[in-house]
Amino acid sequence: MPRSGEEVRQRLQQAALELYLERGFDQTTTENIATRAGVTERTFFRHFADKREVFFDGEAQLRDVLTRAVAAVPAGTKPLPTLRAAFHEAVPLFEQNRPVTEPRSRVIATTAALQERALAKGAALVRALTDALRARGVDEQLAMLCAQVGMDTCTIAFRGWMDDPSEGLHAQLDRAFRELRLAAAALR
Amino acid sequence: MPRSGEEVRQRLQQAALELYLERGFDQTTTENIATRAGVTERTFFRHFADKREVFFDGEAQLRDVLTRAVAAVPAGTKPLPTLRAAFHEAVPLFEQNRPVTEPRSRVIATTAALQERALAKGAALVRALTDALRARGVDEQLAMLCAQVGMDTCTIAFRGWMDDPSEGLHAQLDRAFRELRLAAAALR
DNA sequence: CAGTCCGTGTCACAAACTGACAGCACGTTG
DNA sequence: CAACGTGCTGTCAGTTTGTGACACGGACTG
Repeated sequence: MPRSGEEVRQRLQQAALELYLERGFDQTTTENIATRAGVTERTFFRHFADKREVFFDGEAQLRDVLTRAVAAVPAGTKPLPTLRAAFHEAVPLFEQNRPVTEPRSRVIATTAALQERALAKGAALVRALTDALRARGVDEQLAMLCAQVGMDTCTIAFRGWMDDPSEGLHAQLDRAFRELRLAAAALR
Repeated sequence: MPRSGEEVRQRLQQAALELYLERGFDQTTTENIATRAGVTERTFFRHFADKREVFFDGEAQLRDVLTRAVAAVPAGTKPLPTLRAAFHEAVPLFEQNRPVTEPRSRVIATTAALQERALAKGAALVRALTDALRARGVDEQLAMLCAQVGMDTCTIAFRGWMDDPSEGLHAQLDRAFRELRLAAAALR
């Protein structure tokens, strides 16, 4: 698949990451990125819809892995256990991407515009998980709630793992879902 | 014509809402809004940081009501029941704002840029709720998880109430939190 | 070899912001 | 009363983001 344009695309992503790390997102122009990648500013916008999008390219892959993992869970499993299993399935992907994800997260943490886009990407993932649950026969309202809540729980686990990788992501996931179960049991 | 400032601010909000409804967010320029409000484009940016922010001004009030409501819940109440009570406390505010919120939501639903900002505002609210819970002695990780999950549950209830107000927001809240409890009980 | 995509460069341009400075109404102070 | 500071606005010039239109050149296809 990789036409000659795929190389340019990767160079643009690399250049953007470098520049955002060096001088920050706001101090980097799209022209800076294009120049470092050896292309024109116009070409940058042919590959990425805007200055933020260049930072969120792996999301599609994660979405595919997660939705496939949801579909692979044995039928009859309840929504939240299904999601927990799916997230465990995606752990290798997270671990493998960590060297890229870690500096990326640092940049995002200091840039409001990137935080917004990250939230939007998370919302898209929640929509995909909602659809995956509905395909398993889960009621729409329940699917929305569980997809959102499951995603939050995974995010909490992920953040804990980023701060301190020693426990491992699997353990963080189990801990977060256990906390969720206990917290929700206090309702009623 | 140096108006009091606050009046100009409200005229700008009104003009923005009207124009976004008439021709859509993307087809409306900041100059359009300023002109309809009887001021200069520069003045628009003195009151609002960007074109989206003019749409999200009530968020601060909701945040104050919710954090105060959390603080007012009897000590010893667990995090999620605390939040559920706080959301019930805010129902009158939601009901009172509904005539404004409803057309606003329609615009947001059709505009990606506004959805992003809405997510960011929701995240800010979650941070405020997290702090409010921590002030009650809740562990940080647990506070983050509950604030996020509680917010999601409230959002689901809110959406259901927007689609069909006949049941009332109180009932939608109770139903959503009941679903959350049942879904989480299936874990382990 | 001719045709046709596809990615890119170039140019022109609208729209979203920002910084600097000046003016005008207002209340305060001497 | 007059001088003065303060807060809001207008004006102007400028940067940056993002888009549309068109032409060039290489790669693939028939």
